Amino acid sequence: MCPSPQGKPLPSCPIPPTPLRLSFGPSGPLILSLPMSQVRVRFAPSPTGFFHIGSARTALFNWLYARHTGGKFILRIEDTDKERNSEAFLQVILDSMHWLGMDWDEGPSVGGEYGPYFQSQRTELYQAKLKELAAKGRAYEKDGAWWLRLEGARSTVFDDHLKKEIEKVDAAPMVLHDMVRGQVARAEDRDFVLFRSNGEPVFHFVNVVDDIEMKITHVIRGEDHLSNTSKHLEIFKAFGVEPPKYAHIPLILKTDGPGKMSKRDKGALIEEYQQRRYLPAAVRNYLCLLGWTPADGKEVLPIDEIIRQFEISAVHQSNARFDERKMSHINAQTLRLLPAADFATLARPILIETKTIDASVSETRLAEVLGIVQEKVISLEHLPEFMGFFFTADFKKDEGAMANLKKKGGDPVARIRELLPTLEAAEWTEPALEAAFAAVGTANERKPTDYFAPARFAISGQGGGAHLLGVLRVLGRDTTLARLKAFAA
RNA sequence: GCCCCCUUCGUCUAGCCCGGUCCAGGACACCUCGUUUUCACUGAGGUAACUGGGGUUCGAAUCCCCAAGGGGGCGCCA
Repeated sequence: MCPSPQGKPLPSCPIPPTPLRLSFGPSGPLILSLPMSQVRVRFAPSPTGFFHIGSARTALFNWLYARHTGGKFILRIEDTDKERNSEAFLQVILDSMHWLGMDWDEGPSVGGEYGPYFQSQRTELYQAKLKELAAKGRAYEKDGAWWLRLEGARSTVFDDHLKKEIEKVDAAPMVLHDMVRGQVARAEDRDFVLFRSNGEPVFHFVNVVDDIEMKITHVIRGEDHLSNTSKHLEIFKAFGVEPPKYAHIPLILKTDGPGKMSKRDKGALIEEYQQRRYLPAAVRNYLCLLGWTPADGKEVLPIDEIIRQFEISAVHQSNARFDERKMSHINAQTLRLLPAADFATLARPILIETKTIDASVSETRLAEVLGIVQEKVISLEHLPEFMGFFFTADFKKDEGAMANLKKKGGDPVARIRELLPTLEAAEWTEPALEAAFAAVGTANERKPTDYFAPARFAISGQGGGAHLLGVLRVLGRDTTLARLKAFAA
């Protein structure tokens, strides 16, 4: 069955069925896919800048589609513009893709039977393909460059936008059956350049040639390419080759202000989230939600589940604004769902790097602290300040919290003095400590909670944090009492 | 200027294809109250949207037309 898109024309079923997966017991799974339906998608970045969040999302949708259908995900580097490319820029892309957990089946460092996967190494192919078009009369030389010859009646007109005389061609519209937009028709009206006069091929040409040569079946790319697609379809037509299926996905817009996210916008670069200790799974999860909604309506979900549910037909048609607060929320949720051992593995190096702990802190001790902290902390970035007081007496004191204490509870020092004797006599378990607070409250005709905030501030310098009784238990009797005494002194 | 795409709470969206179940549901943010205590956890509640105008229809967020707004493209950049 065709997955049914909402409110979109569906000219023909553009989505190949998911390959049949049949298990045959211990001899191993056997995947039967229909011969014609092996999906081949590609992400084709140009290493001319940084790894932009929009590029990451495009890569992700391609990757998800490949994984969902059991197809191949190909990474192809479009480095035809020598002026603007560099090794370092390429590395940024590869690193960010690895960080986000996207692996490729063919491409740099893994190879593949349709390589090389760098366009700068495929120039002979492009020359040969150009000759092919020239031989067919569909490409011609002018001003030292090679142009695609459109088919249709020609006329010379003055173009207001370009402010010059141009030759227009009355070519038939190219009709695209886009998987997310339905039928889109657009006519090219001018011949366009295939090869520059400096001998280098242009994007439109190499993109199509490589998609043909690499047997790409589906092109999933940003909507900013939608208008270019008529050029690409003209080139496919000139070669006499059936074009792949296209899916033009919506763009990611700036959080506020006009236009799409650009390299210079805050939060536009994947490496920023890496530096800020975001969980890659959370960033990836959020990116999936920009332009697509899982059928079950859940927002925080594991990648296996996203792969299972991902459908191109469910991709949105309208652009979405980037909202870091929502991503931050997903990050916090994801952090909370992490198994304790994984949380510790992530936390330890950060805590060592920030000198919150040193290497001598045992796994057991760290696990104890992290155990009460994980459910409350909202990001790994904030972890050091959140739990630093467990490992040093020289912790930072939050002045705002102190001011708030005085405003709400009166005299915090007096409260600690009232609390101290009972606490010293108490057994150091959570129920016993809770009982101690209750007893002090009753004795002084106060609510037990009047003592919580002063106690927390005295031992941590903070106004909030992990569950207080847990903090007392983990911090230990001696340290806790010493800090309370110091505070009351 | 020409061409293409889009239009539901401040934001991300569900619903739209197959009109009534929607005085439009969820999430983020915000506000209120609660909670073993400021902010970040958690619980309960709240504010908040079908861009506008015409049709079609007993009935339209849902179908049609127009307009407006937003986005993108129009390079010997990718």
